[in-house]
Parts: sequence; C-alpha cells; structure tokens
Amino acid sequence: MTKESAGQHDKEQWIEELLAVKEDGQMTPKQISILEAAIEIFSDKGFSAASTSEIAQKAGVAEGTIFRYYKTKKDLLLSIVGPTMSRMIAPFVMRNFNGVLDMPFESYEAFLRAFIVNRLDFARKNFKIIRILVQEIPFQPALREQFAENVLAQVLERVTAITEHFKAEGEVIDAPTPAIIRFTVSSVIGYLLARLLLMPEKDWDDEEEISQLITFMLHGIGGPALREQ
Amino acid sequence: MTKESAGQHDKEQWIEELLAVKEDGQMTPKQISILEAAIEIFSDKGFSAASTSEIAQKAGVAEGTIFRYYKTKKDLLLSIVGPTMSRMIAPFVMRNFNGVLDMPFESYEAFLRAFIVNRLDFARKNFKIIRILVQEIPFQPALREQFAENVLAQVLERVTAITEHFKAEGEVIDAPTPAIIRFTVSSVIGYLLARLLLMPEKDWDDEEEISQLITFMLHGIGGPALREQ
Amino acid sequence: MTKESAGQHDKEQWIEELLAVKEDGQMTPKQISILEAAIEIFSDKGFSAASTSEIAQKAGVAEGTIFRYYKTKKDLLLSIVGPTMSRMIAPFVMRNFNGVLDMPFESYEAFLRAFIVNRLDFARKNFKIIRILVQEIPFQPALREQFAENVLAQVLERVTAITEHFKAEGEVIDAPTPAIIRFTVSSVIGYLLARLLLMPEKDWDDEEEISQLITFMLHGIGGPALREQ
Amino acid sequence: MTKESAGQHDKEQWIEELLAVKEDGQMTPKQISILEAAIEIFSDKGFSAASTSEIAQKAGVAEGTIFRYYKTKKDLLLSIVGPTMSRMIAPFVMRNFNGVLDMPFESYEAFLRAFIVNRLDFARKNFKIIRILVQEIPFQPALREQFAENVLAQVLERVTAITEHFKAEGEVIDAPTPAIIRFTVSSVIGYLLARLLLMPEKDWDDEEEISQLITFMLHGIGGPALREQ
DNA sequence: CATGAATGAGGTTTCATTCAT
DNA sequence: CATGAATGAAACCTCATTCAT
Repeated sequence: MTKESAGQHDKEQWIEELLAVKEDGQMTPKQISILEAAIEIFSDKGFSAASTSEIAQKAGVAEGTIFRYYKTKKDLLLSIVGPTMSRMIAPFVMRNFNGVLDMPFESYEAFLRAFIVNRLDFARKNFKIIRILVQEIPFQPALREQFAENVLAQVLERVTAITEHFKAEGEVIDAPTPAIIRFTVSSVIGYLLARLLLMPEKDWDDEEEISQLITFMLHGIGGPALREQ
Repeated sequence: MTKESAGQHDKEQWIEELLAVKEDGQMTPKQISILEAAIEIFSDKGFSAASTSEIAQKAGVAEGTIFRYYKTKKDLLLSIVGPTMSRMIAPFVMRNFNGVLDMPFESYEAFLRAFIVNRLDFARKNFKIIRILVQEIPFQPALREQFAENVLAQVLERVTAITEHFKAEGEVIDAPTPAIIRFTVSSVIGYLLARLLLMPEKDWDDEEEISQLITFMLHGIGGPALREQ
Repeated sequence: MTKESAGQHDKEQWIEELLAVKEDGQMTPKQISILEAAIEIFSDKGFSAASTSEIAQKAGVAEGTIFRYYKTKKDLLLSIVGPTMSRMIAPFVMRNFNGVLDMPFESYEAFLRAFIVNRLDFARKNFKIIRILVQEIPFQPALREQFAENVLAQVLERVTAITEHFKAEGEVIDAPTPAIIRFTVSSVIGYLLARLLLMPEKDWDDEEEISQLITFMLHGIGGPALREQ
Repeated sequence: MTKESAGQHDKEQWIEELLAVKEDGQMTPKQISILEAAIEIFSDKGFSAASTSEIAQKAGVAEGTIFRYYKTKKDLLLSIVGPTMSRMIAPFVMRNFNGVLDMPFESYEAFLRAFIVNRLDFARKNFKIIRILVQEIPFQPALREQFAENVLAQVLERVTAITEHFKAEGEVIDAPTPAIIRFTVSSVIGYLLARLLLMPEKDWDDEEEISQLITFMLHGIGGPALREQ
C-alpha cells in the first residue's frame, strides 16, 4: 500500500487473506514487497504495460528475485488475482449443508442491505486487485475460466436460490429470475463503481445512499403520475 | 470486421462515421485497412499487448506505412476511439437551440425505451471500439479527459434536464437526480453488457427484455407482500 | 572468414553454396555478415556458449537485426548446418537414373582415392561448419533426424551399392558389407581428423599419405612374418 | 548412473576410481550425488547448457552445496573428466622400468585383441564421462592441455614403442609409424563408436566383430583380384 | 557442513520507430 | 506515397555464485 492511495481506501486486507491461504503463513518480507509492488503497478498501468523491472525496483528487490517466487510474470498475476477470486464468493458459500436452505435474512430488503454493505466493504478493501482482475479477465483465458467456474457459477447458484425463496414469499415479483438478478446486480455494481471508482472523493453518506438504492430497486423510480394508471 | 463476428454484430458502422468526420472523406484504402486491423487487434489483445507489426501484417501494409498516417501507436489508438466518443453523444445533442427544452418524448417510458433501443444499436455496431475504449480509459489520461469533457459532461447535462423534466411531470419520483441517473444508467448498461458481452449467443427477445427492464426500473422488483405494507 | 584461420583453410565455400540454395541468390550483405560471424563463434565456443550479442557485434549489426533474419538462435544454427548437410551427400547422389548402376570408377582403389580426395577438399572448405555440426548433433534432435534421414541413409545406400559391386568383381573381400564400410569410413575419417584438426600445421604430402592409407586399407599393415603363415 | 542406461552399459566404475584417487577415500554421499548428477546432465545437455541448479536438484542437494565442493561449475567439470583422463592411460603405463622394454604380448595380433577388448570395456564403463570429455575438449584449453600432455603423449610414446617392436619382428610392415598408429587407432575408435554410440542396441557378437576388424587391419579388405597382381 | 534466498549480470527476444530507397 | 531493413532500448527470464543462517 502506498501513500497516494492511503486516504482513499482502507489498508487492503489482501495480505492477511493471502497469508491465510498458505498453510503455515510462510511468506518472506521480500515476497510481500513483490506482491505489494506488483498490485500497485499492475493496477496503475495494466498487466501488459507493467514491467518486471519496475516492479522489482518498487519492491526493493533484484529483478531475479521475482522469478524465484513466480516462474513467470503471468504467474505473478495469477497468484495475485487467484486467491482474491476465491475470497469473492465467501459470503455466498454459507452453511446450508443440512439439507435445508439456510436463510439467515428475515426480508429481501435485509438481504439486499447486508449484501451491498458487505460487498462495498470487500470492494473497498480489495480495490486494486479487483481492478486488475476486471482489466485482465478479457485477455487471460486462465482467469476467465477460473472466474466462470469458481465465482460466477457459485454465486449465481446461491443468488438464484435466495431470489426464488423471496419470490415464493411474495417479496419479489414473479418475473424471470435471471432478469431479476441482472437488474439487481447491475444496480449494485453501478453504485459500487460510482462510489469507489468514478467519484471516490465525493463525501458519501453510504447508509442513506444504500437505502435510496434499495428503494429504487424494490419500488422503482416511477412517480405518482404513473401509479395512478 | 472479420468473418467470425459477422453473425454476431452488424457490420460496424465506424468507417462511414470516421469518414464523415474528415472534411472531404479523404481516406486511402490502406488507411482503412490499418484502422480495421488495429480495431480488431486492440480489441482482442489490448492496446499494450498489440504489436504494430501484427497490425501491419493483418492490414496488408508495410510496418512503416502505419507511421506515415499515425505518428505513434498511441496516436493510432486515439484516432480510433476519439471519433467514436464524439458519436456517442449524438442522440443527446438534439435540437433544443430555440430556447425551449425540446422534448420529443411523450412519456418517460417512451424516452427510456427509445434510449435503450438506440444505445443497444449503437453498442452493437461499435462493439469492438467500445471495448477498446473501456479497456484503455483507465490507462490513457488523454482519453479520460476527452471522455469526461466531451461525453460525460454533455450526456449528464442533457440527461439531467430530461430527468428533471419528467420529475416535474410526476412521472419520476422526487429523489436526487444523480441517484436516479446512476440507477437508470447502471440498469441499462447492465443489460447491454449481458446482452452483447456476457451471453451474446443466447437467443434474446430484445423487445420483451427491454419491456421487462423498464418495468423493473419504473416499478421495482418488490412483490405483492411489499406493497401491502 | 577471419584472419586467424585464413592460412589454414581455403576460403570456405559455404557462401556461394548457401546462395545457390536460395532461388535467386537473395542475401543481403548484413545477412552474410551474420552468418559469417555466427559460423566463427559457434565453431569457437559451441552453440550454447555463443551469445547472440557477440555474434551481432562481430557481424557489425544490431542485435535485433539477427532476429529479423532468423526467428531464434536455434534457427540461425539450423540455417547454417542444414544446407551444408545437403551438400554433404552431393558426390553420392550421382546420375544412375537410367536404371543401370552408374559406376564411374575403374577400380576400387580409384574409387577410394577419388572419394578421399573429394571429401578432404570438402572438409577443408567447410571445416568450421562441419565442426559445428559434429558438436551439436548430439544435442539437437532436429539436426540428428535430418542427418540420419538425409545424409546417413543416402550415403549408406550408395556406398553399400559400390562396395558390393567391387565385392562381386573380386576387388573387395567377401566379408559383411557393414563391417567393411565401418572400417573404410573410420580409416578415412581418422585421416581427415589428423590432417585438418589434430595437426593442421604439419607439412602434409597429401598424395603420398593417401596412397599409404589406401595401401593399408587394401592390404593391411601385417608384415612379412604374418604372410608366411 | 540411471535406470535408462542400466541395461546398456555396466555400472560406471568411476566412483571407485575417483575415490581411489583421493588419498583416503574421503567423499561424502552428497559429493557422490553431485558427481553422479553432473555426469548425467553434462552428458545429456552439454556443459554450457547444463545448469547448476538442475544438477543440484537431481543430486538432491542445495544449490550452494555444489559450490562448497567445487569452486566453480568449470571446476566440477574438470574434477569429473580429469581423473578419467588419468585412468585412460593405465594400460599403457606398464612396468618397463627395468630398462628392458617389457612386452607382455606374444604377437601383434594378441596385442591388438587385448587392446581392443580392454578399451571397449573401459569405454563401456566410462561412457558418459568420455562423451563429456570429447564434447568439451575443443572448448576447454585446460582439458586440451591435460589431454595432450598426460594422455596423448604417454600413449603415443608407448604405442610407438610397441609398434616398432613388432615392426622389428616383421609382424608389422615397414611403413612410417605415425601413419600406422593413425590407421590402427582410427579403426579401433571407429569400431567403438559404432558399437557404443551409433548402434548400441544392435545385437553385437563382439568376439567375432573384433576378429573381423583385426583381420581387416592386418590383411586389408582387398579381394582375390587384387592379390593376383 | 549445508542450506536456499538473494543477487545482478547477461541471455534471448520483441518492438515501436526511423529512414534510405 | 509506400516500403521494409535496420535499429537499440527494453522486455522477460536464467544462472553461476555468494552469504547469512
């Protein structure tokens, strides 16, 4: 984490998380420097335009050292975004192994709110890595595959279950689930993008904005003139 | 435009448009080849990972020829996405010079529908260039600036006017305009992405889907259980 | 060709030969410089230990220039030794297309003498390339294959035919042809090695030495004490 | 020695021999592993193309350990081929210190046979090391020098003595000794190469082949038509 | 003794760009 | 106008060697 982004986002939590992935937390300081530098530079210039020599310099190690830890530059990329992908689905892979669909939310609105807050937090803490992931997914088949299989599929399955649950409860209208999910996810991502990427420096009242967004999602933006119809 | 994408999108209209920009339609066949090849390759591999020699080869010209028309590789990029940016705002810069806000839509819903149909058409016809633009905006300050000034600002101004017009008419709820716009635009872009990028091969019934989406936007996805409250 | 070897061998003839291979003799001076430098350095230090930068320097071209002509360093190697291999078999692929075995030698001895003189000349003129070939054959499967198929097989077939011809004439003893060929070829190569590689500076009377060698091959080195038995 | 060559050559005897060189047989298991691995890899890929890290890996030791025993990679090479060179001359440095030329062979043919059998055995047991030696001699002045002084000179001296002894006895013809030696040695080496390198998998009847070869050497391959002359 | 992390020089190769033809 | 040979800086990566542990 470097100065220029310090005020913008919390200290990214990737280190602890990446460490947690390793069985015994083995990671030398140099390796951490390398990852930090790589995240910074990949995020700033894009994977292709980033040079290993610049990463080495920023990390304060010799260029060869990078290749002790990561066989190729692409390896370095994958070992940054790979674990983050795994962590993306964490909130969706909740315990429901007892056969019953475990539904910890009392209402669809509560679910939406929890979901948005949680993902905003995650996005804030993993901002740069997500940026890298989004930038590189179109060009790295390996990434795309991993994302499709390990993230999209998992999340879709779970979100479909939740949506249909609340559809049955009457809290969500009886429309095609994929369309509902598309609509929901777009709205949330749109908010996250505006919040973190387009206007990060604006003074946001997150609670208020999220409430607003949820109202839009549930009741639409149609005015009184429409409802009379 | 190459064969493999022919079935997917209409022939991209950029050529005529780019030509229209030039005062007298001056563009040699070689220059057109270069642009075609560059669009294809920039879109496939990203700007940094694309090589001018590959572009030259695909265009069927000598390497040096590219640099006769475009001083640098970045110049080539800019002359591809620049004009497209200009054309992005076309539907928003409509005649309202007579002092009155010229509002050609009878209802907000009609506006939304026209807007979505129009942008879907535009996105389909300029798919690859938009892909390049979106990919490179984060890394090219020149692009970002041009986009912010010439596109975002213009569009926002016009969309704000429209939204507030319909807010006054009671067709749109009385909520902060920026939040409404964010919500609207996110939903539309989400649809376009799913439609053209994520699942282009799916058999879409656009009219039906757009109607659905507009319903969601105007009335939300809340079910009967919510409305009783 | 550089000074240090100038006195030792004739000007190597590879250039004309390589040129002859190209359909229209197209070879820029730079490309010739590169080949000359590469032959010199590969021969002196071995393929692996030779560096392209050293070759470029010796050739007086930029390092990148090498890779315009030869995609990889190994390509450069192959384009040096490949054509030479083809030329190795030239004297063996003589006209015998009229169905008859065309035998231009009146005696086995005449054949041996012509053969040795001819190969000594060839080896002298292609000394360095042969050195490279011999050094690298064990490590380059591509070379080994080409050699086995295009050189060994062809030569063996022809030499077998010749040997059996003279066996039928009673000029060669009735022993297994492979053993005879092994013996003959070893003796000749042994002479060439001593002549060109081990003691090139010695003052050789080639005609005399070759006669001697042929006597050894035909009548052996057994002395009178043996013949009485 | 690895499995794949086990059936082909006897277990190489270099270990005992190398140990014998050391005054007190001091060689740790690690050092032996290193030598084994180095022989294998130098022989397979050539000295320059072999990497110390690969050797370390194959030997099951740390990279640094190699440099504890051998100051440089070249040192490692020399300590492999050096001792083997010493052992090459063993059969030639027989006791003849009593002033008389000690000649343990009753006939030239017996000498040739013993010599070939003995060297075939040696070559078989030291196949890989000899391969390395032959490959690297052109590029390592240190090797070349040691070979010239300690091997060639010694062997030549002894072989010259033997040859002239049998020339005096009338068993070898009265021709220049160097030419005779060249011829003899070429023939023998040619056989060894074919036997061990070119066609190792062929089913050789060594005794028969060697007899044949000796006949060729002593009586030539000239047929009856020649002898009448 | 043994390790293996670290180095940094040097390897091969790519590439945007220039310029004589 | 168009070419493509030539460039040389910089890319990614390898490797023999060192040294603190």
